[in-house]
Amino acid sequence: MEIAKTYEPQLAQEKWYQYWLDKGYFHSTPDHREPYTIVIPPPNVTGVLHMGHMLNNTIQDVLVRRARMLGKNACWVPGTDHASIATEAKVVQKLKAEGISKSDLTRDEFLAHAFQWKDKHGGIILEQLKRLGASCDWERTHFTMDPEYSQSVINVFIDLFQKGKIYRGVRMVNWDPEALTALSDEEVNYKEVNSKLFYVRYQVVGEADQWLTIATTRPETILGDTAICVHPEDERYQKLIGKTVMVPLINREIPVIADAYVDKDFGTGCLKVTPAHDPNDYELGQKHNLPSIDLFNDNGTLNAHGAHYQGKDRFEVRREIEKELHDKGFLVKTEDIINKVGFSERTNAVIEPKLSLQWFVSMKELAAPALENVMNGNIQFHPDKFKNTYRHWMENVKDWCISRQLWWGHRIPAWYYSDRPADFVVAKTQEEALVLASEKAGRAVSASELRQDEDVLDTWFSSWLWPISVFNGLTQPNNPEINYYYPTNDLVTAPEIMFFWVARMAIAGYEYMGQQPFKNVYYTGIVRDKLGRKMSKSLGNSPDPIDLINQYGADGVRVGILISSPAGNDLPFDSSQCEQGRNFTNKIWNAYRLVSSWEVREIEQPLSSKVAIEWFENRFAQVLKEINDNFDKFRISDALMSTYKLVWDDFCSWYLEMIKPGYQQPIDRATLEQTLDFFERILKIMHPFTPFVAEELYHALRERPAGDDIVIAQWPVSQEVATAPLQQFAFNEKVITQIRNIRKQNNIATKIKLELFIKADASRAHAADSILIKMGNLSLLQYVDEKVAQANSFIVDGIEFFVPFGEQIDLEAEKKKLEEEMVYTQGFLKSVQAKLQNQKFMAGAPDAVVANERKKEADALAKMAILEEKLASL
RNA sequence: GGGGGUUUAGCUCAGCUGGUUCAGAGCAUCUGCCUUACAAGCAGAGGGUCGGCGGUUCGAACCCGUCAACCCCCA
Repeated sequence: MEIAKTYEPQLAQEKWYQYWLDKGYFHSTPDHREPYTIVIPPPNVTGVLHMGHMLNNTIQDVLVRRARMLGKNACWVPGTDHASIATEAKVVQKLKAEGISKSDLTRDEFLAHAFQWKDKHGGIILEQLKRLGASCDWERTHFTMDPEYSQSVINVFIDLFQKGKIYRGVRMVNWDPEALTALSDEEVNYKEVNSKLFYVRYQVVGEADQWLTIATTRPETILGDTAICVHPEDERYQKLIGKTVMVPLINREIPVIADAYVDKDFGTGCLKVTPAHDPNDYELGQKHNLPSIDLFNDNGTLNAHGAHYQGKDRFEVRREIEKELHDKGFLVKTEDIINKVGFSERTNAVIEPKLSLQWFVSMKELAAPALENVMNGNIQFHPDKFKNTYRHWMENVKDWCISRQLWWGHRIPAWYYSDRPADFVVAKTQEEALVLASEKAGRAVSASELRQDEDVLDTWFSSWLWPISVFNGLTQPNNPEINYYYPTNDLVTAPEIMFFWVARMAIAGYEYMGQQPFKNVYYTGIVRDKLGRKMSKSLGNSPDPIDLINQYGADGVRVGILISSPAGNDLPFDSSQCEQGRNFTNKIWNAYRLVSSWEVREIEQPLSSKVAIEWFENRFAQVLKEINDNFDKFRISDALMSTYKLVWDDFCSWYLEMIKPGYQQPIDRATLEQTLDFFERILKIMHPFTPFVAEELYHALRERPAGDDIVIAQWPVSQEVATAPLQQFAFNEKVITQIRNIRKQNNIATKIKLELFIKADASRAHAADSILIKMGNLSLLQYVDEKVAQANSFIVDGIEFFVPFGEQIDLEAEKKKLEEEMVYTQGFLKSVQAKLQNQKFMAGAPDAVVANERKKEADALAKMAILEEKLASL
């Protein structure tokens, strides 16, 4: 049968993925084996696969597939996240395009649209993951708004509330005026922008023509000022402390206060205090008992406190108020300045610090075990440098604002029975709420009086339960699954969500399971383009992963993405890497073509094949150790590179060439069998990285009984490494390279046979010499006592080799080469002898080092003697 | 402003507790080959004052100090 010259991945991919699914190889149920669990970082339900997912999920799949082969009960739980803000924004947009405004809909109508959208677009990303080869247990697919999952979210809210860890309060929050919701601190991105610093003067009350000038980037908030603050030790303003000034334009009288918070050197050293619109000002306001005047409506326009600016947008007001301040003589000057402004991660709107009534989780105590167990190594970070960042955050953890003014999500189970903010109860159902409310109110509260909180919970308030709730560990505590699969083994995620997600899962894990949620956290880097820019939809610089798979094959893309992405390092991605990956799959494919073309005959095994087999057996054992070690240390890229070189260099370039019979010559049975066995082991090691081509060739190699599939095959067992064959081979490799070099320099074709003379005692003859004959394409290999005239020569490990090639030898070139080598060796000897003559070195260095130096000296002297002799003979 | 990190070949990175004249890999580059498994390939080669300066040491890419550049996180 004719076998295609290049590997065509698409057919194999479809065939084997479906086969694996049909056989249920990815499905896991608890049994006697050791579990190995990974929960996927759930992508947004309406998300589309991007390069970040590719990196993340390829790593997970590699880990899972290897664990499965190591005989563990591997379980990779997939699923999606409801992503409240992102999804709601998309649904709002889609409705808008259809001419429907969210405000025209009731909550239930809107949610119906949202679920429709979710059912239509949800899960696309999971289908895409299948193309990548992800070996998830699809029967366990979860969604963070599944009924049972939702139940656990609500239970946790109620539980934390009852423990006093959740409270409702007025706090300064990050307000997104576009999405009309509060955000957590982690959802705000600070960016540097070019702004203006406005110098505005306030008249001091009771003093004619006495002014005080402040500097601000936000003149529109002047209308909400309730004080001016100066540094208590600032001599310039000492006499003003305690006096009052007039707010420009609206002539409201406010006090001048003193606080060390003020930076004397920034602007004029006078700070206007607007407690309602700046977190620091808010703190100052609390400390000094200042009133706070909230100027803004929820959508960022000014309210009644904005006087004649009422109804206008904050940025419009900034422009207009600049003009008015200027016209009325309050604006002293403006300066250009670069400052940092917060933007909403979801809508990119400029965040407005805003006082509002929100729900919070009190974090300090909850965070303690999560911090401790990362620091003491119970939870390991890879790379562990991220521990520092984690510690810094956890030690300064702030309370977590968990309410969002959205509809898509888990609705807060709080029920109000009057207009007073304190008149509420927290309960699972309306019925329970009714009972509790009546109790709390001391009267019979009726159902019609009861009103559920309009807000939903922050998405992360559900994701933080992910490793527990995918096994229903909260709704059915101690069920066999949670007991078996929890704690999970490895979590693969991006460092960006260390606080959003990793830290909070750790917190929830200790709070609800009394145990860590995972043992290892592998942090991937950011996928960047060639120019170092982060890949993003808005830049349009991210290739479509499915296109890449179509072009290079899933295996090729997997290799391409892992080949240079050490943990925690950014991955500068270029599709040429996938090309390298594809070439790799093609390489092994062609190795198969070669091996499958051999005709086996009952003939004697060549000595060279025996030697080659002994070498490769040990080489394989050596590299396998290396690969296992790299995996154990989560050095995935290095594990891949070791695999790559084992396959390409050791197996294909050396081993197969060494045992390859001549053209149309048969092969002996022993060598073929051994080679098939090696091939099989090679495929197993490749399987986590390139599952499709590995399975394809595993079956092409041999007829196999049902159930003998590489996906569940046993990972090769580590064997003892004998060093002698490896050393012998390394020596031969050097000799062969030298012979090839001579061919190249003298333009001698590979097919022309050469003679090789070795100036050494014939007792040095070794079985491995057969390798030299085969790989060097020699007609003669002979040990001699005397040097050979009219020959190219070289030295390997102190032994002289001669390749006669009659008249074509270039005497001058040969002489020059020898002289250069001589100069180098002399320099080397000098440096070694300098060390040996240095008394301090002799006294201070350990014996082994000194002995090594002596050996180097002796070797150099011997080599020089040979060189001298050769030079003399020319 | 606070914290963390990085700086080694053109690119991406290794280099464990300091010890083969100042060092490795993959890719890229150059040269020669369509040698019947693979040109998506084979063979060979070139390329680095290990960010700068100073110190400790018999010996520093590795330890210490300092300067510089870049990156990330937090405020």
